[in-house]
Amino acid sequence: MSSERRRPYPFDQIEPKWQAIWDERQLFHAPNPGEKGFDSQKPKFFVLDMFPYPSGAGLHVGHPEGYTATDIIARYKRLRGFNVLHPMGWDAFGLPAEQYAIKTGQHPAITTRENVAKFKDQLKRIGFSYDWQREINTTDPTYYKWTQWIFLQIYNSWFNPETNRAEPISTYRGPDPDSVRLAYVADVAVNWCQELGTVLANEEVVDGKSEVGGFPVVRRPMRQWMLRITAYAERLLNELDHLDWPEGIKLHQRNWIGRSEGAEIDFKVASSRCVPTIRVFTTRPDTLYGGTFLVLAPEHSLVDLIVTEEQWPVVREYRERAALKSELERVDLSKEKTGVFTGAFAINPATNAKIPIWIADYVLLGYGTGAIGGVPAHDQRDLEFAKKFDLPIVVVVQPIGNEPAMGFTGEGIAVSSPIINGLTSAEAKKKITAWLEERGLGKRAINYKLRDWLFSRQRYWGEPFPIVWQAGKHRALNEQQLPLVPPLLDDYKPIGTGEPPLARAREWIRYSDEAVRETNTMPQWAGSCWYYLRFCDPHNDQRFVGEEAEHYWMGGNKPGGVDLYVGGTEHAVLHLLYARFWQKVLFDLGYVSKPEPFQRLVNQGIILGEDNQKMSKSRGNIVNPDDVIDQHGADAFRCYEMFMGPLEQMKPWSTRGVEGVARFLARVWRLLMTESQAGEWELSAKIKDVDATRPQQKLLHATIKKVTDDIESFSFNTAISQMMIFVNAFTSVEIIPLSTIRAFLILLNPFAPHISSELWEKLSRRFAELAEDITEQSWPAYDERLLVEDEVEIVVQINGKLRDRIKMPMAATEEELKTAALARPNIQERIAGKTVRNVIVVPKKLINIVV
RNA sequence: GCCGAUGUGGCGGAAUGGUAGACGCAACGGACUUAAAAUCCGUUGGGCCGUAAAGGGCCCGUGCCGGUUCGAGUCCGGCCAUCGGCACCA
Repeated sequence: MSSERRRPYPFDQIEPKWQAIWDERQLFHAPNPGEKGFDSQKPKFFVLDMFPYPSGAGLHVGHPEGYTATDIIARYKRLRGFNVLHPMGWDAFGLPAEQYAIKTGQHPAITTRENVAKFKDQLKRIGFSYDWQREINTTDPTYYKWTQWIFLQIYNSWFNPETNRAEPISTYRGPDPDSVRLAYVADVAVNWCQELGTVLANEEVVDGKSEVGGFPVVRRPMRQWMLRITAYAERLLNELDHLDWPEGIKLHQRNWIGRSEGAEIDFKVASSRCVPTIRVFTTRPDTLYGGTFLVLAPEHSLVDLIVTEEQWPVVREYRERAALKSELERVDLSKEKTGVFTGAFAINPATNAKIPIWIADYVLLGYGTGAIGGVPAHDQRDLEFAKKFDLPIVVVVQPIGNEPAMGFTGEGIAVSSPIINGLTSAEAKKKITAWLEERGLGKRAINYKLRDWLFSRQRYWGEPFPIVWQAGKHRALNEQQLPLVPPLLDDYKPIGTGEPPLARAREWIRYSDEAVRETNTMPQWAGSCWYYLRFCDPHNDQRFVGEEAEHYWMGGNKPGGVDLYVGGTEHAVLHLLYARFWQKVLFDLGYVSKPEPFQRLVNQGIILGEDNQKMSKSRGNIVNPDDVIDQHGADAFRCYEMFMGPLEQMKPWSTRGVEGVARFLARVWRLLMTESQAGEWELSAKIKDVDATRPQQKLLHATIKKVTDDIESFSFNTAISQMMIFVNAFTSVEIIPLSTIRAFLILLNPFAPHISSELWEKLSRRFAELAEDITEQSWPAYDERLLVEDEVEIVVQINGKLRDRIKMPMAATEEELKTAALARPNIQERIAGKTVRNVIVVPKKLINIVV
């Protein structure tokens, strides 16, 4: 038996052939303005994939789903006469390469290089039309030089609340510029993971365990670099409105930013001279009369000053316990509320009542003012707390329905609140806030859930900070000292004390006799925050992106520069929020022309295994693209990925499904090719340079319309269906008109570029006037007039139920349709003896007789 | 708990408020073949009726219950289920 399985068409030969041709001719290279071959007459289209982390495992079938969609768009837009920027690169800093280095001592750069080569190879096999001249790698010093440079711009600026934008730090007039920089150092309670020897961002902690490895994570105060993303909260929120993103993702970002409007209210501390007031934030100032206690976060700085002598021991003990708790334990909802009394009292500014001040860990230091006014009657948490510790509960909001007022958290009517009695919650909020403002007791305030971005990592394989320390103060390197390259190490392990691995490089650290280098590195997000900009001008060594290139590729009249960005929902908040933040800083400082990076965002759904389960090694249901391509070819792989269903939807892989799509491509092949006695494929004699028949024209134009519309709306599955219908119809035809099949091949090209290129070439050998490559053609147009039918089938319904069909001329009037329908014997019979009450006529569609 | 998405044949999925199930898979039947594979042609939501045979006819059907409408998979209200995300944010 031959080990060579007979192939339905020779994809194994034509696919490598065309990939080599594309490479050689650099067909998909997009020249920049000013470069040779640049055509300024064409509009631009920037279509971007979320670039991958090149892991050792190689590509899985999920990656190429989005990549195929963007490749179809890219090829389609080129055929429609756009200058298309369609690049690919590597987000190559990251933990796996570093952990491999720790295990084997092999430098992560080597691992990275190998993995990148493997990924690139796999991508090339699928036939993507990337402009490989623009390939970038975040771990390349010529790339991260500019990541470090952007960090310096952030470090050297501050957010001016008056202008509502970032400005150079030199415009800051205050005493301590370090306190307002967009990049700053703070002692913060961080998520420390002993096992990984590093701190983690909140987003990297899942259920109190590290996202990578699942190791325990505890809170611990450490000196860290932070980026002041909170300064941009309002703009990050508002400027979402004009982006063409899925509503779900926008909502996700809005929730993450978490704007809430309310008031800050100052409570006088009774009998304390050193602490005049405690400020709390509330979204419900209208419930102030119901405030029967205050709660501070255990770490709140005023706690030390207000605790009474006799309460000190319990307070100290409670705080110690709270500090030891992991985030998981602290946030565990099922547990009961805890807290201790400080011994101190405050005065409720509305009631003038003396109310006790407690500390409890359900109040978070990082949100609002780290202190709350307890209104147990109208807040679930406060109610639990009050019940547990027997604190008074006062109802001050009356629900409008007949719900119980106790524990009612909705909006109602204010009661037992002299100043605002009888007002709705909304009115009451306004009035009480104004009342507080008049007396200097509080003011309107807005709070965000969004926290500043913890930007340092105790790792080796990341961008080193271009910062040195001298006499306890940090300062920036100057631009000429970039890139700052990390030193070679013998041992990549974290030191375990929280000191990063770079601390092992004694020589490297020593910057001068007095100054030492920062040893933290940047998180993996850093490189992906601006890579889309670098793609515009990847080889520029004077600037992170050339002005002209940035203006051209990021241009257009929308706020976002990238015309289409495709990737998974896992980046709904983090990457997409961070990139927007950097873009805005660069925009404010005048380095880029757009306030937003990505105008249109599309999320591809995940591909499940054949068993309808998430693909994973342990389930053994992973599908490797290489195997699929070996068996059925890259074109079949691409088309199947798109044929499975709507792009955004989650859907399971099916081996049978791939076979079906492969059969379709084989039918396309045999439509044009016949196999000779000798087993050679040659162009079919059925193809003739003749005019298409009327029905053939109709089908072709219907197909052009459907495929065009479906590509525009990302409905690739139905575009393929239509092409199948076309091919099915033409398989039984004796003579295939040349012009018809040419147009079809162009439609197919974005989906199945190899087979369509090959067949196009075969046609051009026979018919000399088709000398050019298929990629140089233009997208076919359709003629609406050809789609119009002369006769249509009209559905006849009685009371909305299908009862008959009649053929009628297109031009039939409503009257004619009505008469024809009522004349049908079938219909006559059914309406006999009944009164026709109404006849609804939808021209060209149906007639509904109501009896 | 809150937020979001999704529920259509044996399966993946199609359907501007107007013929539910396009296209593909699977299954079945046929052609070709010594045979198989491949290929080509046909049938295929469920139930029932009818006829010598064929064409045919009727009822039900898009998670469930209501509503709007001449007409609802599609719009509205209320449930249920599955999958994601967030989770003491005052």
